[in-house]
Amino acid sequence: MSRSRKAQRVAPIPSADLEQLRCRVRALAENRPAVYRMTDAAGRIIYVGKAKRLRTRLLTYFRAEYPDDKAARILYAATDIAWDYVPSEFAAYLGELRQIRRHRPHFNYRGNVTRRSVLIKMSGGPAPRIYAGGTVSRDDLRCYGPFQSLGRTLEAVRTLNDLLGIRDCRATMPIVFAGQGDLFDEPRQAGCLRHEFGFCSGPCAGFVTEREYRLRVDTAAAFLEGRTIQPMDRVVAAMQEAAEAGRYELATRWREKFEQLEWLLAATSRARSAVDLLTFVYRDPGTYGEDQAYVVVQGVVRASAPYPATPIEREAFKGVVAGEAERPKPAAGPLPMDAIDEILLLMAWFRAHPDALGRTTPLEEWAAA
DNA sequence: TCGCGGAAGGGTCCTACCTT
DNA sequence: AAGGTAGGACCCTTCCGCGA
Repeated sequence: MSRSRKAQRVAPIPSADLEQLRCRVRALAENRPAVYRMTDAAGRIIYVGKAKRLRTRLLTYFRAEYPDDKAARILYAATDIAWDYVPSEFAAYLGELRQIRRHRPHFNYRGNVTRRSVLIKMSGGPAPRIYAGGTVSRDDLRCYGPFQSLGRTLEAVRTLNDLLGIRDCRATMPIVFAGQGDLFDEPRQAGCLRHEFGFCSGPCAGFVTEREYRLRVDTAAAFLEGRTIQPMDRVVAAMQEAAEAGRYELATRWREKFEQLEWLLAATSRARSAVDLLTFVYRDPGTYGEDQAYVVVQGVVRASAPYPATPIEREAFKGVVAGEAERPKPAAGPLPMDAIDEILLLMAWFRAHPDALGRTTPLEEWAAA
């Protein structure tokens, strides 16, 4: 793909003396992995980025054209660039993620786009929705996954919602539960046809009590957490009933629903195992020889230190690992909301670098050494 | 030999548009 | 309405020619 070079437009005056900034980068930035930050005149961090080769990366900012290139737009808003060298590309990924999470910089609105995954999310609010998607929003209370196939996940979630009568309308749909006193005596009409077909319990039109709807959502959560297979039992019963009545076409449709739920049950179980498997000590080779040790527990980096070289360092690090190994494991449930980004990052890293798995050691092995 | 600048490549996401 | 797809945008990384 070729990127068109558009005609130079009149640019506003940048916040900083770009030539001076460029000279400083030239003079100081080395071609090593790093996490860099751009700050504005008020000292706010407006962008956090990572680079495998910092010098090369930063110099590209000064060649970008304003306003077409985002790099130039960031640079024009910035008054300073600061950076921390890190031992490796992995450390740069992790450092970038954590700094973005901490500072929420304006120009990082798209976050880090290197990860692709599908999650099943449960929204908050009086009538939660369950839906699939790639990003976590502010309104989401729980998350499950990650899953590989968006299409399959969407299909399975729809079946689960249909079976349990969970709404799949827009988030802003006004909710009126049964038993909530209102001024209207006339029967209400549900906002969509799913209620007519028996696929939605109708929390938009007072057809279900808040408690009853909550029970349905709790059942869905229990299914996604592997604590119940109740929705599948209902499908099996319906399938048998249809078959006994000689309605084979209907039985086939129930069979498809069964297979979707079966897949979802297996996929959530696989996803939980995949997160659990990301529990080890990872020895990350430094670009210039200084290896780093990361204590990873269920996809989250809990501690890191230069890879211990002396017996004293080993003993100290062993203590850290033992401390993590002894921590009680959280019960199987949704993904920890504050760590989803990091779990996805680690999954993507070890998927893209299978050789890195060869440099991992179980926590117990370290603790027992 | 090294650093620089320019350009292309790679992988991913978003959006508009088209088809079913 | 849902699903598929093409094109564009984004964020780097890599390659290549050139000059000091």
